[in-house]
Amino acid sequence: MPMTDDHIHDLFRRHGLRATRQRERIYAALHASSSHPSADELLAAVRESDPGLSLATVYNTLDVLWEAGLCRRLNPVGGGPSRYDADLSNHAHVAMPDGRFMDLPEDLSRRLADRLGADLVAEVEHRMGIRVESVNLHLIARMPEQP
Amino acid sequence: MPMTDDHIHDLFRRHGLRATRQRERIYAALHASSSHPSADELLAAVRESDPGLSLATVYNTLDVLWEAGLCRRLNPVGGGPSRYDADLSNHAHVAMPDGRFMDLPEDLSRRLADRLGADLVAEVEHRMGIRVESVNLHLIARMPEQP
DNA sequence: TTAGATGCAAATGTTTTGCATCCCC
DNA sequence: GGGGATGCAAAACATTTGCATCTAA
Repeated sequence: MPMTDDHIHDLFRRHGLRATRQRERIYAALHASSSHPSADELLAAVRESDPGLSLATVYNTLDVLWEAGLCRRLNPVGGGPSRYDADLSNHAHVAMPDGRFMDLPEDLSRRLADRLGADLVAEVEHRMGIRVESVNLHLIARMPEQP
Repeated sequence: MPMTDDHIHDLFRRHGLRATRQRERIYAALHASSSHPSADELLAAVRESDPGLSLATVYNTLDVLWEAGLCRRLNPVGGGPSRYDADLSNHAHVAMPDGRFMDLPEDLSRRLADRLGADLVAEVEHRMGIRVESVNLHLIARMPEQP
């Protein structure tokens, strides 16, 4: 489902965020991408239509989106920048050796989630006295052998 | 099971690593800790008996240990330094709001691993054409609400 | 009108690197 | 003895922050 500017504007307002041009374009670029872009990849993408955008604004915006629950933040495995994902569906990620991420296909993610189950998470919360915000499942892909 | 200096020395040699005093003490400190220390926490611990140790050596050593498969690297969730774990048993981690990690109790980790199963991982490998080096399961604990 | 967002530059924090010296094998 | 490891300082990155200016509400 393509997201119009109006959809994004409404989405922000529903979440109590100010809808600025920069934020809308950053979110649109993130939502249109399936490659889990980093902050500076988003900067490059948005600058094509909005050359004045600054990297600090990208970082600030991604933080705001993340805190509002509008995107996920993927923690880098072997160093490098964080990566972001506007796809909030319950899916697992594969961390590639070069630092990028791939989505696990939908049916596999669903089977993983089904097997894990809410009951075990609830038991973790009860026994450890915490609330679990999210369950991050990362499959780390192996570095190919050097020839 | 406490690890003697000789055990550590042998362990390194079996993995093709040069066994220096610094490396042995860094590994001993990591192995003795259950708090998933960061590089500079390890530096402080080892410096008590070895004041000359440098932070660069701690980082280099942790990287060597990680590449040799002798420790795990825990990717920080909300910024901050990476954390390390010499416990290689198959257990999940809980990422706390302050950036530290806790081990999931052994029985819960085992139940999680049992439910996930090797069959699904094998199917992922087959369908995506990758090798899965490890499966990282992080439960993200929620930030407590601000008053 | 005004609280909050932006852009720039500088600061911060983490990790890596260059190089002279040291020390395990 | 020699090649890899160490320690120090400086560099490289990723990210945050201070502040003057702008802008959405």
